[in-house]
Amino acid sequence: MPAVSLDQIISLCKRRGFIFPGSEIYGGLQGAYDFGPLGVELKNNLINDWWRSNVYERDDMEGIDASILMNRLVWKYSGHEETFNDPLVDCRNCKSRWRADHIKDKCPNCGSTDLTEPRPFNMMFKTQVGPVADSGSFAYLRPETAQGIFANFSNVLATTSRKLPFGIAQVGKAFRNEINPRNFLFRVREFEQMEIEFFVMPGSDETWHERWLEARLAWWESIGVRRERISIYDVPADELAHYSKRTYDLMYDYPSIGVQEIEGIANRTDYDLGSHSKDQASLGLTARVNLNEDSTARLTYFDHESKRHLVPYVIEPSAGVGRCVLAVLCEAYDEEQIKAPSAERLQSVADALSAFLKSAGKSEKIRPEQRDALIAQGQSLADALAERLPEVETLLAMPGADEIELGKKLRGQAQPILDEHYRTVLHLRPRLAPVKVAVFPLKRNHEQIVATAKQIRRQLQAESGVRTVYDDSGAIGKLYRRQDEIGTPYCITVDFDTLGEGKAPGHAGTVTVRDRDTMAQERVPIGELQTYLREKLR
RNA sequence: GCGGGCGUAGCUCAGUGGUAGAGCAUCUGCCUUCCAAGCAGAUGGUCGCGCGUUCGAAUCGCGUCGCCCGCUCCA
Repeated sequence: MPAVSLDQIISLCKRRGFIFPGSEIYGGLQGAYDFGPLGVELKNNLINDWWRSNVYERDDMEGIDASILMNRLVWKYSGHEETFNDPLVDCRNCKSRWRADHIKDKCPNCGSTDLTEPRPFNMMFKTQVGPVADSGSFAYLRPETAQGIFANFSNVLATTSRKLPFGIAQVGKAFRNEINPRNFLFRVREFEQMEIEFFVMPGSDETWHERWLEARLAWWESIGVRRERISIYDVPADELAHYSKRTYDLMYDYPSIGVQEIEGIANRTDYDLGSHSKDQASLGLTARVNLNEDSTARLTYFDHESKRHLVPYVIEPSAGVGRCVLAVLCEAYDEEQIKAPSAERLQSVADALSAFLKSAGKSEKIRPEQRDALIAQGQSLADALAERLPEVETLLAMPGADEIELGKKLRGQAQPILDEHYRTVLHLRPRLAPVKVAVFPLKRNHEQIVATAKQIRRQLQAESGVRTVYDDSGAIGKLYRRQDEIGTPYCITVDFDTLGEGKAPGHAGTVTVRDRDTMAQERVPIGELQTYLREKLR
């Protein structure tokens, strides 16, 4: 059973060290999250995969890493100073808040004209540069990494002798002062972008836009995000960003929060390179740019065929790393039944469930439509509790469910049975898994078994470079499940047979390798482990 | 930002004015143990934070921070 609520993912992330709320010891900071020991591995693996697939496996791409702080004029001419700046007004009567440019003198909600003066709200974070804090000494934290690429267009062109079409890729942090960060990694104030600016001949932009759409869809599929969970949103003209002629948003169907953007693929035309150029009138620009009196450069490309300088068009595939991590986790998440719970124990959950539903039916704290949805869901669950036990959590995650006091009791009844009869497993692609291999001793107080297991672990990590961990803090079944939960593809167990002390003398010098997805085991000679795993982990 | 709900041990929760609890997890021993429940012991919380009411506050009031839901906002 795949993830049905974001809470399941959030809980796993916190519990196992993928992602923590930022600054938690001081009560947290809204819209900031920290990646833990496993999270950083997963995130780095994703970024590396993106880089490999977009930079190394193509012939038309270079990479850069630009600074986060840039001259303020970058943001003046990119249009962000103007467009990332929304004047807001509050209605004193009904307490609603609106964008001043979206309403006329009257609150659309209650019709009141008792509005506050418009107050500017800038999405860009400001910081002071240098020791003197006067009005001219500030810079913005970049709201997108893209401008670092545009600003370096001529540098890259001059140092690499690239011909159109070619692209520049970059991964880095960006910052937006979101009014209301929400939904875990989905909307945060500090995030990482994986961006490509792909420069093409004007006129070929539409073809390249389509090609990139296909290329990006293929990448998402290659990291385990099923095609049928992604939809393409052709952004209507009135919703386009100020720099875009056309944009395809790739939308992923997240649990709890529904269909949301995971990547934007925009046709930015000649807007950015043109905006940052001097002598704009002579460049034959098609985009409407602001007059630039500060730039010292023409960001143009000399086309040898037509013998003229031109401003390339730009296709920009831009994905958020956090949203990507989240989507990959949601896709990989699974709860599987290992063995059937006894009728007696199921009955205790069934009783708690029916008490919960009775209480929900009488509750006046929740809205009728929420109550009806809860009861409908609960009843269908009650009819097939044996097969659908994990959905108790789903039920309790529904809007309004936490208003019902008996919910905690229901969870308390279901939890121990779930722990024992189900496993949580992340079916991550092996190359994305934070840990590739775990090594266990079958018995943790047998000196020789422990020593052999530790030796195997050391050797594998040192010689093959794959992330390998050792664990002996529990019975073997518990160790397997612990690794399942973080998506470790292979577990190696050293047992008595390995030492030649078991019932199968022929197995001396071999260990069992257990597959995460099938739970099947295979005996492999210790000396062949490295080759065996290299093959499997590819 | 508004409205509603929530915040007690790493996790799930009990505790409604009188000395902070349980189960699981973790750690240390013991056990020939391949798919989470063996045995014994131990660690761990100024009850989100602050102020107030009270002889006394996890419990009551106010404020604040964070999270969740719905609006709003936002790519």
